[in-house]
Amino acid sequence: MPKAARNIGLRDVARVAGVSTATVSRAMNNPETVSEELRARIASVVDHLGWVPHGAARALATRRTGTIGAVFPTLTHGDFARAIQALQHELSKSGYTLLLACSEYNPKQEYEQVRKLIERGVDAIVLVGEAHHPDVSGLIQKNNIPHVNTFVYNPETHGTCVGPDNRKALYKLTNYLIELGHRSFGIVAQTAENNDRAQARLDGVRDALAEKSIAIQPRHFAQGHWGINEGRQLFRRILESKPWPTAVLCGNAYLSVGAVLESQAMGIKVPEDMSIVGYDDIEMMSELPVPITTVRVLSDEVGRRTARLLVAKIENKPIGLDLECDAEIVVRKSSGPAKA
Amino acid sequence: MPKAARNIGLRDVARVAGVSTATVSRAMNNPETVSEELRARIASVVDHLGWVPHGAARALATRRTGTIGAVFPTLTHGDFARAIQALQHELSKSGYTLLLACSEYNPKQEYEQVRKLIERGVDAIVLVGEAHHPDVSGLIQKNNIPHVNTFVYNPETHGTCVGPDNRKALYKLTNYLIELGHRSFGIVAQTAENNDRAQARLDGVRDALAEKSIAIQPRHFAQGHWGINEGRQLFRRILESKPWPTAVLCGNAYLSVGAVLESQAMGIKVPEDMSIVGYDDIEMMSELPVPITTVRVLSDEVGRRTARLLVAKIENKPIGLDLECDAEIVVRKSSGPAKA
DNA sequence: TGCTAGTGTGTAACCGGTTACATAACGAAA
DNA sequence: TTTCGTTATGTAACCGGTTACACACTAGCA
Repeated sequence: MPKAARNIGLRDVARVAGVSTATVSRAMNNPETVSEELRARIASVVDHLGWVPHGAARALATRRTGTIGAVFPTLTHGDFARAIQALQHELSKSGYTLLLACSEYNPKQEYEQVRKLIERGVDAIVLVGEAHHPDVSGLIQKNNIPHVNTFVYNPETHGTCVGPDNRKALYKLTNYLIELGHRSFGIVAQTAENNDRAQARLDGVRDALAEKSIAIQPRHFAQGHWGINEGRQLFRRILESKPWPTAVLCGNAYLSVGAVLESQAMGIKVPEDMSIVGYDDIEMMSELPVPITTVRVLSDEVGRRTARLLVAKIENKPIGLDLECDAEIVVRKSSGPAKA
Repeated sequence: MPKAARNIGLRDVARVAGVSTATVSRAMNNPETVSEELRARIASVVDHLGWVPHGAARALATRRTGTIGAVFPTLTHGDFARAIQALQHELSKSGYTLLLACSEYNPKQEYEQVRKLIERGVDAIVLVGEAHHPDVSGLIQKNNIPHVNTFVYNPETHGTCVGPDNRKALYKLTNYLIELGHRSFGIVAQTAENNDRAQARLDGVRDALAEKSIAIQPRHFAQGHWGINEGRQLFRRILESKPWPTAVLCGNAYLSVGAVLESQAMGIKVPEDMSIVGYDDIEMMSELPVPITTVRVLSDEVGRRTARLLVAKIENKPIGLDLECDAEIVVRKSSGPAKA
């Protein structure tokens, strides 16, 4: 077997074009510093030789890889998927590529993934939420890597997070239900373990209820994973014994879809007998026979702003950007006045 | 401002441990070639200094980055998301990280993304489907990069694709409906432009129908993007004039959900008056009041096998793996005998 | 005792770009 | 004409690992 031919490199381009390697490099990265004529000559040689710059070599020399690492809990949640897609799209506009990893809602795994990403030399890191493995922040700090926590907004940590204020959103949504006359609430929640966003939403509900001195019956509080089927089961568990709550708050889009489907299966009239509301807005929610009232967060906007914030941080530019994303209540048919 | 301290590198580790750089490198990558004693000493120094190997330097020297590039049409499709998650998970077991990009169903964009990934030095590439921009295969070939086309299986290109045989799957599904007595069919399809999988599914349907000399009325064929709402509209268009088909085949999970929801809104009895079937199996389909008959492809299995195939290719190992993924018909309530 | 084979370690030349610094060329100002 | 400033280009030393090859040492054998 003949020895594999050495790949063509910048030196070959330089040789063929009859210039130095520095000039070729400059022609590629700072075209304005190279004379028109050489630039054209070099471009044609590059084209002719089909030279593709070697990323690792460039990364070694510049100490920047042009990659951004992201660790998301899951990709199968439509909102994360949309945010990642927007993030990737926006980053690629600035020449960055996304290195993606999944924590599967496991802090230990998140830590490992972050570690790996740092080894890969990412220029910045994106995480979800503010609650992480205790060593994560040390690792990021020690390596001095810009990072952003997404899907949360916390005025106290301004500049490091992009997303909605989860607590505020559910505080508003709960008050909306209170104004409709509801006094007895059920909650179908995502487990708040390792999930500060889910926790913040619960806090929002509790704060709003506490202000009116409304308490939630323990049997009206169900917590679990997420998914449509999970939503059905948790909803059913809440309705095991009467009296039923007049309004059920779901901590997640899929849970609310499950709750509504189950309510239909049980023959409950929504919203006449019971109001059901969700969080997040996936297409499903507006297409069901009973469209679901929810809090709409534009996930792609979260992704886009995250990208811009990251790029600003990497390039040390000022952040001219609102980091708190809107969380707007979208009223649909699934909510209405409390049954008299 | 003091000049930034040089990062600690392998040379520092070597100096502190009192050995050569080669020995440190070997201790990390081929522990068995280094004496027990040195190995331990080096390990403790590495730990003490908190040294993290520099990925780009290693990549430059080994000519392998340990990254795999993937270009998917979208992430918001649940099946792609699941496959990507499984792919990532499986790859990380073998020490690889996923570089992710999105083509948004645009061949030009796919080509650009592939280009970028190659610049980043990915060790292998994953694409969806076999229909790509004309320059893509040249680019991949020229750079001699292992690649896999996913979500397709084609015996003629065995070894380069992992997924279900789309044509066969819909051929089977159509025959199932024919056996139920259906002779008049409607199709709600995803546009086949730039989407060979959608095309293959259509071919499967047509082949099955042709064998029984069944023709599809042009007005019973509707094609569009995908999504629940799109499904509703396409379905409604098919039913604009009577006589209606007795069975409607949908090219995609979301389209079928839309079709079923719209049929309910229109008061059509499914499956008594009409059968509706889909493709792919997202949670929604089994949770609707009328669960939808469909073809189940285990997307995570597609992702996992893709990962194994890639690793085998990169490391030049034999492929002990079935590359054709099952596409099993899951019969649910939305399909039944044709109305007499 | 001399020779060989085998093991463990060190030396230094890579990998393929970038960029600080030196140099050359040229026009303008003195 | 000399001198200075400006701009365009070249030279070569990096970046931080890996690894071919050389070398030293030990054990085994004739």
